[in-house]
Amino acid sequence: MAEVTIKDVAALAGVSAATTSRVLSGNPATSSQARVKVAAAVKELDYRPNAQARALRSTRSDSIGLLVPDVRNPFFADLAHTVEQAALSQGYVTLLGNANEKKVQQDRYLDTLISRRVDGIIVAPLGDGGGSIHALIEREIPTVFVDRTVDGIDVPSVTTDSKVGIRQTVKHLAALGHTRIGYISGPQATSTGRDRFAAFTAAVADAGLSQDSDLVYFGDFQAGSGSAGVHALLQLDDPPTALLAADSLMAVGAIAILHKLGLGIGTDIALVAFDDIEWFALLNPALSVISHSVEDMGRIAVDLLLQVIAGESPQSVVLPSELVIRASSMSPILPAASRRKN
Amino acid sequence: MAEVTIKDVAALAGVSAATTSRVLSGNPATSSQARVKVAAAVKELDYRPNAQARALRSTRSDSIGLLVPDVRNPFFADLAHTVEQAALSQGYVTLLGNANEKKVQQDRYLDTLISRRVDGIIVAPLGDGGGSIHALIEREIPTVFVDRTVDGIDVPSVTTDSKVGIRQTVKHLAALGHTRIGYISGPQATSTGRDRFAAFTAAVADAGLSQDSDLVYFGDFQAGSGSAGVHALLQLDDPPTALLAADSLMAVGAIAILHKLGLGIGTDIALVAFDDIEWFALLNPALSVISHSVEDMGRIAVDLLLQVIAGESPQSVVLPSELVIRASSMSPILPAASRRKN
DNA sequence: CGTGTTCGTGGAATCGATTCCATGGAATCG
DNA sequence: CGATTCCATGGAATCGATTCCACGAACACG
Repeated sequence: MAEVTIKDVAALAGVSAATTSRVLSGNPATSSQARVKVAAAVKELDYRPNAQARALRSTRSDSIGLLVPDVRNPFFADLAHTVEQAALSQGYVTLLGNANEKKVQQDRYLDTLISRRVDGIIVAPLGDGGGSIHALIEREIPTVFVDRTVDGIDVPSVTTDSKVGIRQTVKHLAALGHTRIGYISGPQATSTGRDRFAAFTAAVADAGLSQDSDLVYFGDFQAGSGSAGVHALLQLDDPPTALLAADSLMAVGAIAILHKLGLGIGTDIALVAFDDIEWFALLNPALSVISHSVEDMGRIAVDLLLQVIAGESPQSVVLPSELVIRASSMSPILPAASRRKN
Repeated sequence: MAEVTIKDVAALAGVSAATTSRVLSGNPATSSQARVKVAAAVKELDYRPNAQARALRSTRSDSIGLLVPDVRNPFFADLAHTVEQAALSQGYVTLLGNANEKKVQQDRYLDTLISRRVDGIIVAPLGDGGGSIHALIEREIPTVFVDRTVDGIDVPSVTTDSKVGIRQTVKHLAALGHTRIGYISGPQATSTGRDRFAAFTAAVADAGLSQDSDLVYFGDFQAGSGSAGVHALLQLDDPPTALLAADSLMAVGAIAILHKLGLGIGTDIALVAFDDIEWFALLNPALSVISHSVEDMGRIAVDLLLQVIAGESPQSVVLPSELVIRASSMSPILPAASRRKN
C-alpha cells in the first residue's frame, strides 16, 4: 500500500493538507507560492486523489449511471457512446450497466449504482415501476428516462414520437398497394412496445387497411422473436405482403428467416424496421427504416440529467421519427397470383 | 440528505454499528438474535450501504474497469457484454470506459479508473506503453490486456492467434484462382494490426501469390478507412480480385463503397472480413469471416483478472481463429476478360 | 499609531463504514 | 468451585479527502 495521499503531498510541499486540498480544488483562497509548491509535489509523487474519499466527504461523485436493456443492441450501443461522450465533456464519468432485458438484473444494477452514490441515473427502463425503480424516486435520486418511460413515474424523459414515422410507413406501404401489413410488435410491458403498437393500429385504421389482429405478432425486442414472428405471420391463410418490425434486432431476426425461406426482401415481401442502424443501408437490398436520432437522444438525456442534478425540473423532450425509404420497400406489390405462398 | 446510515440501522436494531457491520458482512461472530434484528431493521429502513465509505476503509471496491477502444464496434460491444456478465457473476460491477480510438481519452479514463480505485482493469490498449498505461504497471494495479497487447509491457493477456485463420483464408482464396489479394490492414500502432499484417504477408508468400506492396492499404480500424482502402486498391493498374479486411468496421466501409460502385460482392470481387458479427451472415451475399470467440475472450479475461487480483501470475491465453466460408468468397475467379475494371 | 478588514493558512471535525481491542458474561475444564 | 477459554459485543481508531472555524500577518484608514 504505497498509496500516495494528500498528506504526503502536503508534507513535500511544506503546507497543510487543508491548503493542498484547496489548491487542488481550485479554491481562490490560496497563495501563488502554495499553488506552485503543491503542483510540483503532485507531479513529483504522481499523486491521484482518492475519488472514494472525496465523494464520501463532498457527497458528489462526478459520475452518472447509464442503464440500458441490452448493450449488444446497436441502438443502445450508440446511445451508450453518445451519453458517455456528452457526460465526459461535462466532467462526468459514466458507469454503464446492462440489464440484459431482465428485470432482476436491472434491479441489481440500480442497487449497485445507488450504493455507489452516482450523482444521477439515466435509464431505459423495463418492467413496471416496482423494484428498484421505485427506490430511485423515493430517495430522490436524480433520474432521467431515455427511449422508454414507466407509467405512473413522473421523471423527465427523452423519447421518440413514433406516430409520425409509423404513419408515414403505413401510408407508404398502402400506396404501393399493400393492404395486409404484418406487424412484429415489441413487448407490451415496455412503453415503446405499447406506443408503437398503438401508432400502428391507428395508422392502419386511418389508411383503411386490414385490421386483422392475426397480423400482429408480439415479440420481445430480441432477434429470435423476429424470426418467430415472420414464421407465424407467413403461416396465416392470408399472409401479409409487407412487414414492419418494431425494433432493429427483431428486424435482424426477420431478415435471417426470410433469407432462409428463400423469400426476396423488397420483391416477395416488403420490410421496414424501426431504428436506423448504419448497416441497414448496406444490406442488399438496403432496408427501409423509421429513423430517429440517437445522438440527440443521448445528448439531451445528459442535458436533462444535469439540470435535474442542479435542482431544476426540466420538461420532457419528444424527438421526431421519420421514414427513410430504401429498396426493401420500393417495389409495388405483385399481383396475388404471382406471389408464392408459404 | 435523508440518507440512511449504518448508525440508523444499528439504533433501530438496538445493537452497535460494529455489530451491524459484522452482520452485514457475514462475519460469523454474531448471534442469531442480532442477525434477525439487523435484518429486520435493514428491511424496514431500506438501507443500502455506502459503497464509497466501505471501499475507503476496506480498500476493495468490488468493481473492475473495462476500457475498450470503441463501444460502437460490435466486437467490443459483445466483449463488453460478456465481460460485464462474467464479472457480475463473480460479484464485481464493471465500469465501462470508451477510448474512442483516442489515446488522450484512453489516458483520461485510465486516470479516472485509478482514482476510483477499481480492483483491477481489463483494457484493449491503444498506443505504446506510454501515458497512463505505464502508471498502471508502476502502481501495480491488477491489469489484463484483451484482444491487443503492448510491446514491452508484461501483463497477462487474452488474444487471438490470427495466423491460422488468415492462412486458411489466403489458401482458400488461392484455391479459387485469386492471385492478387488486397489487404485492408489495421494500424501498425496496434498489436492486432501488426500481427494480422504479418500473418497476411507470410501466408501470401507461402501460397506463392503476389506480394505486391501496393496491395496493402493501411487503415485505422474504422469504417471510413475501409471505404478509402477499397477505393485506393481498385485504382491500381492491376487491381486485386479478392479483399481481406482486418476488422469488421473496415469491412462495413468496404461493403458500402462496393455497393456504391455497383460491384457485386462474391461475383465481381471476393471479400472476407476478420471478426465475426451476427449480421455478416445476413448480408446478401453472406460474408465470409475469420471467426474467433468473443465469449471466450471476455470470460477468460475476467478469469485472468481475478487471478491477478488474488495475487497470482496467470499465463496469457491465445485463442484460435478460423475461417468461415460464406457466399462472399465462394465463386471461382472470373476470367480476367470478363471482369470490369474501375 | 491604533483599530478594523482582508486573506492565506493550519487544526480539527466530519463523511459512513470497517476493524482492532477491550470487556463482560457464559461455558468448559481440572 | 475457581480458573481459563470462548464468544458476542461496543467503543474508538481509521481510511483520505473536504470544510468549518479560528488565528495571525499584512494592509488600509481615520
